This record gives sequence, C-alpha cells and structure tokens, in this order.
Amino acid sequence: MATASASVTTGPRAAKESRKREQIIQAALQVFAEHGLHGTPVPPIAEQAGVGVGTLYRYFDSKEALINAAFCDAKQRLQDRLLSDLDLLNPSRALFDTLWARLIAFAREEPQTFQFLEMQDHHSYLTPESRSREQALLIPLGMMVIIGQRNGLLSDRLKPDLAIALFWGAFVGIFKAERLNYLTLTDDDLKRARDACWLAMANPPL
Amino acid sequence: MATASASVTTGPRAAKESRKREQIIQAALQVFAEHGLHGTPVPPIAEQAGVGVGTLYRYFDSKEALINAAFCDAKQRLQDRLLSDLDLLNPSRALFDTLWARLIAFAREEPQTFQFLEMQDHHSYLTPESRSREQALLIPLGMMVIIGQRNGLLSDRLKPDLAIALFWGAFVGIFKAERLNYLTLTDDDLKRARDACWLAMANPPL
DNA sequence: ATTTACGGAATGAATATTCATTACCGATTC
DNA sequence: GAATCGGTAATGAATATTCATTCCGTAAAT
Repeated sequence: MATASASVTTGPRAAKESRKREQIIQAALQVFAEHGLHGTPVPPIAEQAGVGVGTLYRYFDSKEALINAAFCDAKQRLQDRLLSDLDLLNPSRALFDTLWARLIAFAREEPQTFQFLEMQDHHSYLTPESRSREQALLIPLGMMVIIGQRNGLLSDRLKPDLAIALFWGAFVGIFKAERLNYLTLTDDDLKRARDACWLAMANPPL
Repeated sequence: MATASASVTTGPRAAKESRKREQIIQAALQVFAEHGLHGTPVPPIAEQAGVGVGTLYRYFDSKEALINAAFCDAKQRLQDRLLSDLDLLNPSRALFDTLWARLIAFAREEPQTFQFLEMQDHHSYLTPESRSREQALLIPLGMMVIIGQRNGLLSDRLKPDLAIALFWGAFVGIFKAERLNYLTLTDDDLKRARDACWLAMANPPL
C-alpha cells in the first residue's frame, strides 16, 4: 500500500506519463511554429507526438490548455538557458557576449521553440499566469541594464525597457530574415551583429 | 453603344466597385491584424466592411485570395510611403532620418497595417507573386546600404542584408513592445532609438 | 480480474463557400 | 419626363467542409 501510494507520484508510471507529456508539448511546439496556433488542428499534433488524439486529451484539457503549457514550457527553457548561473547584477562586456552566445545557441538548437515564442497570436490565448511568466525574463534583464547604465558601461541614452526592446527586436529580426531566406548567417556575421548591437547600447570608450 | 462600352470600365459603376474593393481590403487588414489570419472567420470581415458575405466573395475568389490582395495592398502602401520622392542612391544621415521619420509615421497612422505586415503566418498563404513584392522594398534599401558603405558613410562591418535585417528588426521590436504594453514611446524615445540604430550601422566619425 | 491508458472513429459546433433570390442602376421607349 | 426593361450587384440562408472534443472498444499494467 505504501509502495502503491508512492508510485502514484514518483513511480515509473508517473515518470512515463511525465515523459509523454513532454513529448506532446514538444510536438505541439513544432507544429504550432510551422502552421500557427489557429492554423494547426489537434490531430496533427497527436500524430507528430506519436499518440492518439484521445490520449492527447487525457494529458491536456483542451487545445487552449496545451497552448498555455507549451508556452510556459518554452519560456521556461529559454529563461533557464539564458540566465542560469549568470550574475546579471555585475554587467560587463563579457556578460553581454555570454548572453548573446546563449541566445544564438538557443535559436540554433531549438529554432521552432524560438519561433513559437515570437509568434504574435499567443496573447489572446494565454492565461494571466502564462502571461506573467514573460516578466520572469524581462525583469532581470531590465535590472542588468539599469545597473550597467549606473556603472557607465551602458549609455543612458535609451531607457532600459527601450534598450531591451531594441536589442531583442534586432536579434529576432536577423533570425527571422534567415528563416525567410533573405540571408544566411555565418558565425562571423553573428559576431559582427553582436558588436553592432553593443555599439547601439554601450557608452563610447573615452 | 460606344458610351455603354466605355462605362463598363471607366464609368461611375466601375469606380464604385473599385472603392468597395478597397473597403473590403481595409476591413480585412483591421480584423486580420486583431485576430490573426486563421483566427478570423470571413463573416466578421464582411461585417466590418459593411457588406454581405456573398458580396465579399464577388470581389475575391476565396479567403486566401483576399489575404494575398490585402498583403500586396499593404506592402505597396508601405513602399510608397517610405520610398516616394527619395533618392536612395545618395545616402546621408539626413536620408536615414527621413526614412526613420516615415517609418514612424506609417506605424503611427496605420498601426494595423504595420502589424499585419509583420505577422508570421502569411507565408504559407502567399502566392509567389505576393512574395516577390517583398523584394520591391528590400532591394532599393539594399542598394542604399551598399552605396553608403562604399562612401564610407556606413560601416562595412555588416553585410547589407544583415544591416537591414538588424535595423528593421529593431524598429519592429520597439513597436511590438509598445503594442504589448511593455513600454510607452515618447517622441524623444523615438529619436534616441533612431540615433542608437544609426550608431549600430554608421562609421564612427574620425 | 480489475483498473487504467490508449487510439481513433464518431459527434456536433464552427467555418468557408455557394446559390437562389432581391434590389439596384442605367438605358430605352413612349 | 415617366415608365419599363435587361442585366449586374448584393444578399444571407443553405451546403459542404473542417475542426475540437468525446466515447467506447481494446490493450496494457498491476
């Protein structure tokens, strides 16, 4: 009885279910990124995940719930990969380069996740809880910029929110251009783009 | 007979039809921008345009055709407003400022059009012809950057396509942030953002 | 043996598109 | 100038399709 009770939350059964959940979310991310949220029927998601439609609905109450789960999962992964083990309260050029490199790695290794997060039409679907998850990434970055500006490392020309929007937009823009085949990005291009972004935000050296 | 024949293509009848076409496209832009392409049923578009659904289908073969028409129309308007009466082959800081000012004006006066053009999920719908219209804007801008780099006005750090993608992305990013209420953009903010973008692309003064 | 998970056909609601009908407009006739 | 007519435009209810969700027979697990 004790073991049975334990297995409800920690046994191999639970582990397998948890894995299948992830599997469905992963599949959803891919198909959503390709066809948009309204644009993808549920059955293709199930197929991509290798499960029946009925099974999908065992794990998620509705398409909307799945969208929110996928969104939170993706945002969380981006946040983890960007911020983990980083001391944002000590800004430096090296920290900026690290953040840039991590962004690149994320966009390269999980292109669909990146694209999914940049899609427009989330916001009509998202629960307040999902929406607030956005802040978990933006607030630390904002603090970093504020401190950088106090330090004199970054120019205070741009208010922090604006600097972040500009930087983020530029990054998204170059990857969007690559996805649409308007250009190809070499490693060298990415370094040059990074330096250009830095020039836009930094204080000129004395 | 001659008069009758003429009125077929040039009379008040034709003019009214042409106006109604525009009216429907305008309405489509607005509703699409708000709810996404897959997300908006056809009847609401007709309602917004003040016509019956059947009428809409008299003017456009399908929802897809309407999307393409709206896209071409929007791209054309953006292009006209950005490039008309401008000598892109003589780049200068003043020309850059003019382009920036025109972009602002467009984004401010036709926010739905701007948002519609930046939506992700066009590309699965667009005909090759619609798609090629993209080039009509990108190629002149590319030429301008090339000449600016030859001049020494712009840094040749970034290859032209990359410079444009970066700049465009930054611009889209700050307006997206404003739309999502992450920040508010004052006129002063916009000037500062402009200068930051210039720093990213220009050659430093000697 | 019983419970739980699975799959995918079945269901009903939502949506794109069509079509039979009506309203309108300009031309022609008296 | 008024009345009639032919044809085109407009309409929205009806149809066909697509989609989210459910349900039940089967398989797996315990």
